Amino acid sequence: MKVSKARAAAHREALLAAAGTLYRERGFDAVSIADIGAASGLTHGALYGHFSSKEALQLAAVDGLFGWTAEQVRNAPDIGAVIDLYLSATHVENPGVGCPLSALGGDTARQGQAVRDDFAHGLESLIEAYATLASAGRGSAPARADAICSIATLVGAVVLARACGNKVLSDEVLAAVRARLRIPAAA
Amino acid sequence: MKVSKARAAAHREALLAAAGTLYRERGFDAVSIADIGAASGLTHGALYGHFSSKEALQLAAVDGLFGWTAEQVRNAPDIGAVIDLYLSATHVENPGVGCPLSALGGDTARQGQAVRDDFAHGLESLIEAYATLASAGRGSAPARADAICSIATLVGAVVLARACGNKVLSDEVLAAVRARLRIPAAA
DNA sequence: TGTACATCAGTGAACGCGCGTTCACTGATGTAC
DNA sequence: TGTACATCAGTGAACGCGCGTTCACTGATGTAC
Repeated sequence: MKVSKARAAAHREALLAAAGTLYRERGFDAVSIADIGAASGLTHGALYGHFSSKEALQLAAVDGLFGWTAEQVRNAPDIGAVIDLYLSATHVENPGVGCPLSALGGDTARQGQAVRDDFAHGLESLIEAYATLASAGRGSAPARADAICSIATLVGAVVLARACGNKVLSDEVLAAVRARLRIPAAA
Repeated sequence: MKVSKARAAAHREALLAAAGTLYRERGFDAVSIADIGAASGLTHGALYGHFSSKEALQLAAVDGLFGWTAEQVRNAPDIGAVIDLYLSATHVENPGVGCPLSALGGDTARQGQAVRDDFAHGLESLIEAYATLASAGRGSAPARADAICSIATLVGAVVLARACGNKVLSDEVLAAVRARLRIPAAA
């Protein structure tokens, strides 16, 4: 049956949000049209009223997703808070609402150019936001290279910690990286 | 038709090798039984003579795969060679024959305990091999924590570089991490 | 060493299933009067 | 403001397809004599 325009618009947003969460939780390949519809309280058919195909929905869901992490960094009080949150158990255990770079980095390498372009734009924004926040306390020339290395370390640590079947080793990885990044100038 | 025992054993090894390469190239979900059979010069039915199910084949293919990178590190002349090879364009562009931690780290987080256990064992071996090689030149107490941070940075860098739709940014990430890791004591 | 035959690695058709997509239908919405 | 009806967001059955798995069959292998 027909629904109000406001409800229809809300359904569209719900589909995009559900897709973003399910992709981060399960990866791009393991999420079906029916899964996304069900998570939004709709049937699979409804989806084709909003998007022309599964690929179109994926592109729309991904658009901006990779830039979301940069926004979180821009709104953070200081770089230490970013590091602690990123390496927290909450983040490691809840990929669906966490950083899409670590949740979908591996999957994105196998996607088409449009998805990978969005990833690149998101990464660029994140580097800038991270460098700005990290050099807030002190003047720093190689802030960009520092930010890139720190982000690579954070993403790698979370990928390893999530993949690790051994909780002790997983926690050791997070702790070692946390100690390193919170004292950047230590020899 | 029946084939000799030697050929049958070679077929089994071919299936495992093809699975390992295809998984690293496409991820676990995007590889079918027929793909693995075809890559080994067999039909899909042949596979069930060697393995009881797709999952059994995957477990056998993964077994030891995550430990392979540690062997490569143990056989390397020095840690600089490891870093350069890991961050090379050849490695970034050929995940099928490269490090499974960066190629399958994201996918492994969504797998069962058996696959994640193998990942953890492989990571543990890699940390030990890396720490041993890295501290060869100089005596070093926090070698293990250093190794963990370096590995996380390497894995993160390759995941980001592969996902990145922008080659300039991708190369910048690799160069920044290379410069950092090759001068570990720089302030 | 040759021959006869049981073994079994591999083939390919067939199965049930879930996928992405289509479309006739439903009925609440929202507009024209 | 009330009523009549055209619109269209969402439903769910149906489709063709590729998946993992099974199994009757094939024919080279390798053993018993």
